Amino acid sequence: MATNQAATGWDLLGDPSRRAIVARLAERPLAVGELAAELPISRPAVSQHLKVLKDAGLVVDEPSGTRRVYRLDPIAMNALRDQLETFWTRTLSGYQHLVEQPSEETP
Amino acid sequence: MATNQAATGWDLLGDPSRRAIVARLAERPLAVGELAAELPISRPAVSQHLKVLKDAGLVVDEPSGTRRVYRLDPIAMNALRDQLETFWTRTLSGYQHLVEQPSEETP
DNA sequence: ACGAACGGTAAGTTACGACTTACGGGCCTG
DNA sequence: CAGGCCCGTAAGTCGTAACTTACCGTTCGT
Repeated sequence: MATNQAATGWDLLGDPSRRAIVARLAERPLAVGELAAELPISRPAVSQHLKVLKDAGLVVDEPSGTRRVYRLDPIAMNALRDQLETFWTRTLSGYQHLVEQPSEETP
Repeated sequence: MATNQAATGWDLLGDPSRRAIVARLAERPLAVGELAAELPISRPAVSQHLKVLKDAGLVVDEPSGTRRVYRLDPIAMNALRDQLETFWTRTLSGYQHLVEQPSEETP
């Protein structure tokens, strides 16, 4: 189980710092220190966020000398997107029939 | 400003109880007590969540006798959906070019 | 008009996540 | 091999969101 989906996706992206990290990694792979340099939080904080994302399978890391380069996992990203999309499709399909009806009861 | 977007959408739907409320309201308009009956939280808790959703403009309330019926606002829902979608389009467009490239290092 | 149903709000508690500092362990370079 | 980056983890602090109980106003029924 590479993608341990203990967190509900909303929890993963609910944190602004985590969204910022994902956004940075979307542009290009980065090392922990590089990420921390671009963000208003300390390096250990970045490490902790990366751990969460890694446990969720959203990112993969690869040692490069003394550094550790993180990059997004496209498959996991799409999976997460689908997961959140499911909520919307379910919800919107639910209230679709309510939008149609103005205020008419047709028994 | 009906739709005060102080919360980032992620904050709004980040809470499971709030998502449950939205899901219920998507099926049909409900009163506070009815919502509380279907959820594992107390009625005041539901009221507080509804206040958050109302401040965000996601729901509208209408007094009906001694009760108060809440329903989703379609426009605000679509707006919120677009807001979250923006994150994805920006992110995915960002890492699109990374997916294409195999593993090319150009020092 | 009295009482009960219904719901909003205040006050207070609690759990948890995000962040910090401190420390220790690999991995290159001189 | 000694020293310096780079990073992960432990330990601890702190803020805050999500609850609860308690109370009060409003509305309908009899």
